[in-house]
Amino acid sequence: MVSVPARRKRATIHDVAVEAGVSRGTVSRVVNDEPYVSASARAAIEAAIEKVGYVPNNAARSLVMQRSQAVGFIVHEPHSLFLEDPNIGEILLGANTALSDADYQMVCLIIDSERDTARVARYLSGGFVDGVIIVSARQHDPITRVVEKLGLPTAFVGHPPDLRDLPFVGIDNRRSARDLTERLLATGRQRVGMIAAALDRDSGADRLAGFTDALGERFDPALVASVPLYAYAAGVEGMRELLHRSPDIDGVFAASDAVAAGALEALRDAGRSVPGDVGVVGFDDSAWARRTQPPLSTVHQPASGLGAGAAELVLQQLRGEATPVGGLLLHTPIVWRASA
Amino acid sequence: MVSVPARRKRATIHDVAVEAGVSRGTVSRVVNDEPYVSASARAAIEAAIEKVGYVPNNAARSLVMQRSQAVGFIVHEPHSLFLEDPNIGEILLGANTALSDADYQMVCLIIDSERDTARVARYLSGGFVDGVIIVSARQHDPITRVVEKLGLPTAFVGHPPDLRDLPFVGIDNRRSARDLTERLLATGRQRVGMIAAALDRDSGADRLAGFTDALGERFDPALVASVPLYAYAAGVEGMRELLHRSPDIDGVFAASDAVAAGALEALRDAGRSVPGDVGVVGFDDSAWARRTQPPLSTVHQPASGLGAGAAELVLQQLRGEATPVGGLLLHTPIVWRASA
DNA sequence: TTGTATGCGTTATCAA
DNA sequence: TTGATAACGCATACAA
Repeated sequence: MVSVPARRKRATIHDVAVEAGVSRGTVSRVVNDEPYVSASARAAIEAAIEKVGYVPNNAARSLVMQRSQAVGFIVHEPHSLFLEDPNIGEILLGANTALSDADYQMVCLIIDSERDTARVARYLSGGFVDGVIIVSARQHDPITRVVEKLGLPTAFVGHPPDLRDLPFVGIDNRRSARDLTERLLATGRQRVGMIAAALDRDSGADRLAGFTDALGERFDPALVASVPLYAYAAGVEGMRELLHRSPDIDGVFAASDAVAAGALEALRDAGRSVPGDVGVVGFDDSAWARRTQPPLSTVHQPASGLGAGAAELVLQQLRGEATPVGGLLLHTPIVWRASA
Repeated sequence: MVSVPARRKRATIHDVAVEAGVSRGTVSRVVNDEPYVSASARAAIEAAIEKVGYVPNNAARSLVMQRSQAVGFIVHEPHSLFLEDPNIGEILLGANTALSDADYQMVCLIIDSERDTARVARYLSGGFVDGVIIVSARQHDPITRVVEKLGLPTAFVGHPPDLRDLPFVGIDNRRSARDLTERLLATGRQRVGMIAAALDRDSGADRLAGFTDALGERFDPALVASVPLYAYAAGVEGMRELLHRSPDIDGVFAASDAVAAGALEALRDAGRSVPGDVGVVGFDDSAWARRTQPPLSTVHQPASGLGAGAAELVLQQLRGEATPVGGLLLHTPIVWRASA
């Protein structure tokens, strides 16, 4: 038993016009809620629209209007993002809400291969979107180059590493890390280390810089373990290494909550109590932070604010307004819980 | 210091044609890799394309071709999905890979409000996509009705509750739940309960049905706690209730891994050991399953296979092939770990 | 092998 | 208030 889908051909403005006995122009005015159309004409046209089942053709509309009323949201490295980054969902939702309020359709495009890169580049170039939001851009990114050459209104979430003068919204990782570390030091810890992660990324490097800022003279490179990813497993490993190198460690700044959760496991395995023997702090205030035992002290990422801010930056350009060069830095409050 | 983006107007085929000294038709042939174009003309045109910076206009192309080479991926209830459902990311990636291989652009659309619903419906109606994948459809969903009326090639991930004869790909929740429960019973547990979740959804109701199937005569309604969501916090609460009602409980089927993780916490708080005092099993084989202590016995969801399967169903229709009525049920192996 | 002409479904500019 | 008519940028059948 099989079924072949019925693809009836779609009614056009022309069909509505003949059905209602008016011209195409008048139908168009009704469809777009424009003034200067008589009540009788409007009624007839609305009935005709209903009768023939007319729905406007966006392709035709955007061809003549030269805009699509859509904004792209590009997600790179989906593996690490979707499966690790606890914030991507909220960033998406924040951006969607802001765009939706301005009556723009957000279309999310995933780049997961070379082929995707090329296809998405074509998609963006082809006029299917009026602007674009890019998360986690990499250096020398082809997509970044495309939107730049096209002059497409763009906003980045996080610094685009090689393009400082494009609009972006982010947080001050360095400053946040410094403040958090200082807070940890203020609890009286003597040997404070860090599990640094993703040092090839801006955020990772900045968090380490903030940590060293806070420690100043007391900074000891032996107390820094570096792991490749913001991941739970990486946190386990990093903490083990730290414990091995400096058994007297009594404080740890983990580069993310996921990393901190892993560190907690390693500490538990090693028989250390938290926060008794060791104080632990994370970063992100993601779902992890409230689920660990004890819950994590951390710094809050305004994830949905990042999405909304990026959307706003794009909308500004779409409205033809000037946008501040450089970036928008959002506030990141410290959330102090029981892990330190 | 502000910057106003430079929006240079885009070159068209016409511009390329005059630059290369040929006709528009020939340029079009080159752009689309068609035969019957001389090497000299091709060379001149390619040079001209480069020089004027031509990129094809998708809106115009899809207007004349009557297709966009794009497939929509609709995400409903993003709050519970993105923030709770550990599978959505993999489903997305699986679908994207399959569509990408067929040279289709996947565009992911989020529905987070009434307004979104209307806008997405317009977007789909307007010819911006040739087909659509829908996850977690709800009863009497406006979007479902729209694609149905449009005759747009569609596939659902999970049953569309009220439309059994539309193509979908899913898993057999009932059978999987039954098999898992039987496996749990086989370990010798005497008082086996369930934390049922999301009973208003197909998956939730089916998992409960499978549980009762397995218990048969031994089913005791007092051993079933119902919670609204597939969430960690719900698991904590559900387990507490179960312990309160039946302190002699020695086995629990939690409706999802997140729920099971919550249950584990409640059991720990109550001083019960797992799997010593109580055997616990989950559902999904999500990231939770490997992170809990002890790791969860559970049933594996072929998440990326679900996405790929749905994409394939849409592609079949796009190719004009007949599609099997009803659904595609994927295999769900049991993964036995240490929690039971 | 190449050029020309027509149409895809809209919006927008005029006259009427 | 309405109706013609010209774009919008491209693909394509047909003519050359």
